[in-house]
Amino acid sequence: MKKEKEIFNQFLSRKNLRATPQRDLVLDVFLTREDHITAEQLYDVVKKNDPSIGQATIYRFLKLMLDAGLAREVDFGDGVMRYEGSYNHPHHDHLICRGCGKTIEVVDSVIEELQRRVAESFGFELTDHEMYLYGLCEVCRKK
Amino acid sequence: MKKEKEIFNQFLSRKNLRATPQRDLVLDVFLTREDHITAEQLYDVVKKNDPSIGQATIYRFLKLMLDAGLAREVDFGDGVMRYEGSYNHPHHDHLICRGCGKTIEVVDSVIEELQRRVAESFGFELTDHEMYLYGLCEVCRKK
DNA sequence: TTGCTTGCAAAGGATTTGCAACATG
DNA sequence: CATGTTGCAAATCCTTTGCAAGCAA
Repeated sequence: MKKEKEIFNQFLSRKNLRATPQRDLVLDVFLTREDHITAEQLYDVVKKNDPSIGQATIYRFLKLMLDAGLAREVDFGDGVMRYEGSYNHPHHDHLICRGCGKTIEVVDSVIEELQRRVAESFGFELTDHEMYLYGLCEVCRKK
Repeated sequence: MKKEKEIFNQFLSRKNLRATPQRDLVLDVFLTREDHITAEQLYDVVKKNDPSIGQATIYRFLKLMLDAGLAREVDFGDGVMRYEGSYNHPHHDHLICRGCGKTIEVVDSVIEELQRRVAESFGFELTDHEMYLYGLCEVCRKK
């Protein structure tokens, strides 16, 4: 069994929550995705396996995943929240093409260090950050 | 007259739009604010001067300001959009306290340069970016 | 059995839009 | 006067929540 499923089930029992076929199914679908996904996209895929599932179950599941530390929110500012798995998937930022929407995960340790320093220079202790780089990818630049 | 008002009026006539007392009033109020403001906050202040004004007018005004290049959107991820004047107010990022919500404008030219390089290393031409640094300010850290 | 879960539909909060009356250029 | 503009309320969009019925432990 996938490690994420173990962790999720441990999380459930630790919190006195229940393992249900719906949660199991949604988690399975969620884990097949490599990149971020919206609640609606997740719902659409899950529905193919279980047409009786409700959207609310998806939203509630995603909250649990955040709570369990197995997912992260990604906000591209288009009014829809996206979710990405965080198990074995360390922090990173996103590079997004304004032309086609393609996204690339990026990390730059120097930037991260400088962010901490900037925060400290104002007396802040940095807890986290969000950084979205928008641009035009190679393909879209030529259009 | 404030330079922003000139620019805004030029923008209106160039687009065949009309100068109205409502737009004038909302702009006046907007310009008194130094930092970012939500549509609702702007609405509340404007209402004190003209109780008959509608929320829609505020939202429509803000769109015009973006269009005119006189305002920018700031998204702290709490579900409400904020707006800040952009005339004589160059690009910057935000440092936000998770404790009290205080925000500080920051810029770091080295980070900016590295962002461009990261994008380029993936074949992207960087057009813009968003960076939000979250942390605990000096005061909140002691609580 | 107890209490968490589910699907449904209604409710929420922020923002947008249709419309008829009104004002600007 | 032709077109924009306004306030209002209704409509949207995404997400959350109340509830009665259904399950897991």
